[in-house]
Amino acid sequence: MTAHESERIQSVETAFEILDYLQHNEEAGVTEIADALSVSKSTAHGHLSTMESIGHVVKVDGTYRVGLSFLELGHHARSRYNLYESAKAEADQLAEMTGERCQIMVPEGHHGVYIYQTAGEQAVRTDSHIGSTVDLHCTAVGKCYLANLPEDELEAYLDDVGLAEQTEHTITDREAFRDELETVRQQGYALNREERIIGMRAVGAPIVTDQNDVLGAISVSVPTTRIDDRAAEDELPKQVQRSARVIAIRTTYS
Amino acid sequence: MTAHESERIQSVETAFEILDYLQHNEEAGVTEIADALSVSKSTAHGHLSTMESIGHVVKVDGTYRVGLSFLELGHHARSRYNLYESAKAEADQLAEMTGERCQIMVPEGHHGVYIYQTAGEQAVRTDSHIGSTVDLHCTAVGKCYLANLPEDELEAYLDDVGLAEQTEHTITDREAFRDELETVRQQGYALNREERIIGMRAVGAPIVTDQNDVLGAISVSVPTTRIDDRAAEDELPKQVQRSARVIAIRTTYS
DNA sequence: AACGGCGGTTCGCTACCCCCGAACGAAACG
DNA sequence: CGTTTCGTTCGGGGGTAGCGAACCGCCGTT
Repeated sequence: MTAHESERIQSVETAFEILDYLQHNEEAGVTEIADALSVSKSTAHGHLSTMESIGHVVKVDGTYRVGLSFLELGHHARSRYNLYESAKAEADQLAEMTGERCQIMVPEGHHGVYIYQTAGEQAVRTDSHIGSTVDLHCTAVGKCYLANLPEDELEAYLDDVGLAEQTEHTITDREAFRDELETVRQQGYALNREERIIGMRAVGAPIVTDQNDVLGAISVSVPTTRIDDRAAEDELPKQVQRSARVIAIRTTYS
Repeated sequence: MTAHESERIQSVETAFEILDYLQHNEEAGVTEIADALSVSKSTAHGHLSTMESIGHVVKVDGTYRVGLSFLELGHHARSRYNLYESAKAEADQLAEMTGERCQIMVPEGHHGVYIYQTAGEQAVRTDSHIGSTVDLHCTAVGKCYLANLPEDELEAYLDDVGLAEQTEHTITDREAFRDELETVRQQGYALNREERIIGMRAVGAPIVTDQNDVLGAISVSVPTTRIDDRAAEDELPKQVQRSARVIAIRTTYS
């Protein structure tokens, strides 16, 4: 990782801290933000009015909110991954067929980002949504990605990020994790057995090009109350893998 | 408008200028950005590495891109408008029925922003997409909004923004524009007759609550080659208005 | 394989400007 | 009507953002 700590521009950092605060609090006033970030009121005010003049922050009734301009920025960022356009319809179909929640993930800087998510009829609500970043080691999509990584990059990932325990089922042992990835490679799909959230399982498959590049992964999440082992390890993987292949083909020829 | 020009924080402004540049250029290097924005290489580098460390910018193969983190920010911003959730399905349906392009707009700071857009079978591609900001005076959705504004706010809008000519059909005369808004109020829907783009017409209807607040507007865009005046001024408006009413009801009871 | 050019990164200095604290103005509350 | 609270404005000092130059690594070239 580059970016020596010294080379950071403070005012830019606080600007984004403010946006971050606004994101998690819907709306807020100058004083509230200043207190939360331990800066003076005038500083917070300066940042807010600067961002307001650009249009990235909006003031309604005296309180500030993040502007809709980020919608455009986010969509532009996503449009670079032509995976999105080719995967959307297929994900919808998979969600409808299974009735469950389906998501598309791409890797970005040692994390995974859901670039699409769609819910079938019986899908349960989760904490993840479009734009969410998730750890790679405890999700089906993440393991799909890591399993297809060259050895040295995997090593770098494990050194940098590690295998933080999310639930009692999270694989935290390095050797066990390598074994798990080997299994993923052999099966061609990955399982998540309550490794991130108790009560949630998932089946994911990697989306790979002809040149064996992993563009991302697709997965279906199912609550444990609604899944039996046979379906989880037989039918569902087949469906997910089929979708992944369709997406891969569609992505390369577009 | 508050925010005296003096009260702006430069480094924050350039940070967003860099993001803006990246948005319009997919990817770029330090030197390229520095030249484009007339700042030194080291300055550009400082900004980029700062934003990279936060995760808002990503470096791949030595060139920088906007990060997917903005997807989350954008979606959060949109989720405040519960209009989105309640309007999405209805817009899809309208697009499918008409076969044309359909969009949902909300006002934000003297502009309109498309928070959703969906394309029917025969829909043509346009320059607008989710997150686009558009002028209010030369779009069907915008006129719907302006028509429902109290007089003083409309006055303020006209003073601030004006009626810039986009095509030869744009209404630029202030009196003519007031008349147009009066027509919109009486009909309950608005037309766009190639006022923003030559070759494109649109029909829009306001989404209003019981308390007569205008939450936004919905519209259908149709190329002139495929529309006869009867449909444009009879059937289509009815459909759009129906959708607008459905959305309004769904929004208030959710 | 040595060379030259290009672009990204680092370094040190200086002028500038960002941050702070305090004062002001304006609402909302009792 | 006094009081509190919050947003906004103002001036000064310390820090820092920005610059230019030097450094370095990666190309393609000869």
